[in-house]
Amino acid sequence: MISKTVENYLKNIFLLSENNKVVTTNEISKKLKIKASSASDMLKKLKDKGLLNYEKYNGVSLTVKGKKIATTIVRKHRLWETFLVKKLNFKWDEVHEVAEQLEHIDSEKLVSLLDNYLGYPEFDPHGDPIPNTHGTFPKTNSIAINKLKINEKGTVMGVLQDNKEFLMFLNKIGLNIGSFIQVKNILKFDDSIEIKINKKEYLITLELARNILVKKEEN
Amino acid sequence: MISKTVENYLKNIFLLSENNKVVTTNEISKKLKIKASSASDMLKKLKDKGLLNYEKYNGVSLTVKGKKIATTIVRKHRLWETFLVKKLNFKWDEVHEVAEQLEHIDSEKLVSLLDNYLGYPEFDPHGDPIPNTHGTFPKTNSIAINKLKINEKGTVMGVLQDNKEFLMFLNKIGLNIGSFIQVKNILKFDDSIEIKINKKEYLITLELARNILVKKEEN
DNA sequence: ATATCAAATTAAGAATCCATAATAATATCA
DNA sequence: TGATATTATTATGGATTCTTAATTTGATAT
Repeated sequence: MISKTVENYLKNIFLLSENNKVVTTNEISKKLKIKASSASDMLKKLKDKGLLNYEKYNGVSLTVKGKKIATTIVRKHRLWETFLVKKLNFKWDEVHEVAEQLEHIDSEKLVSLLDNYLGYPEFDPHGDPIPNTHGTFPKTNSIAINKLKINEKGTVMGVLQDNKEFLMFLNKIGLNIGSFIQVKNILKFDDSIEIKINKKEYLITLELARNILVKKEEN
Repeated sequence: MISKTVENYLKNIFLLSENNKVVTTNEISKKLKIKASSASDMLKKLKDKGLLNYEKYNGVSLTVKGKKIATTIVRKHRLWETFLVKKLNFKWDEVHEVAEQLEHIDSEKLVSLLDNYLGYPEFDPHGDPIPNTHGTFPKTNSIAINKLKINEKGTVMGVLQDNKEFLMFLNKIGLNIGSFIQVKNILKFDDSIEIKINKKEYLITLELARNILVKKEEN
């Protein structure tokens, strides 16, 4: 039986490794809010279990086996978030902590009945894609706001972060899934970006922009 | 923060202490499927935390504080079982293991929204009463089958056990919530009981009978 | 009352996962 | 390139919760 702790390591390594890039011990320890030494310790064990590729000082990447487990945790997390928002009327920026717990419930039957109950959703309330039983993610053509050029427009499709502060800020400036936005300016000074939402303009940091996905308007 | 393990000790001590009777170390270790020595160890710690009354060799009972925690776990367990059966279409004898996990999810908001979503049910799919937010159980006038005299009749209101084998046996003999039963005979030889369900007669053990609740037919 | 048996407790230690502190490897930059 | 900063690793140990084995307590029956 695989522990909740191991599941969390795998899930977070998966989330940190966009484009299959190698993930460092430090990144992991920050994400999991533990010391790097603890992470180092665990990485060795996970390697021994065949869950990740790891050579000392060179960071890690998931094996097929590790990625499979990580994907099911992500799937469960996002299905539960969808349930919490769609069925129980949680707000989208309130669900993360609870889903962090629910994602570790171990029952294939539960997950598949839940998926069915929700109508096999492809995206969670944050716009993040939900992998299916086989671990396959739905296709998207979204890009992060910081990839847009000045004057380009798009529709907000999702976010890459579950962080509460982040989500509350988006709420505050009226930026939701489906919002229509336009990049008005990009400040070289600090890489921040001016965007227009509902006729109002806001300045957001690169860090924020990197975490908001839009479907670019073709024209 | 209170651990899942502690929650399980408290819940099971609560379930073992009908009529506030004292619970023994052995009973606890059997219920939790651990060695008596482990239980003994833990009981000392729970006493120190003010969760139960415990004098060596004299068994335990929950303090008010311990009972409060136990009740919220029972509440969560039964609400989740109700959800699984009513919303996700689990069978009533399939929900126990999953509910054992779900009961430890820590979020008051989740529990109260779930309760609301289910329409504030008073009984779970096994007929067990669900305590409200304040820990109060709904009133019932049910009694166990072994308390009935020969020829007395009743309607099955619930069971006192979540054990899978037990529930599957009940299913097999067609005994469900709402079934109408009559005690035909009580064998002094081994305390077993002959009951009639749907025109058929079955012999059940005292142990079984003790765990099936009926509302006695007044006549 | 004492022998005997069952129940409960204690002591020692294993597994898991975290931390602190010391050390080693790698990266950076003048 | 060599000094220094950053990042990663190892060694050691603590908390939690379990086990086994030895011991103590309590209950029962003659």
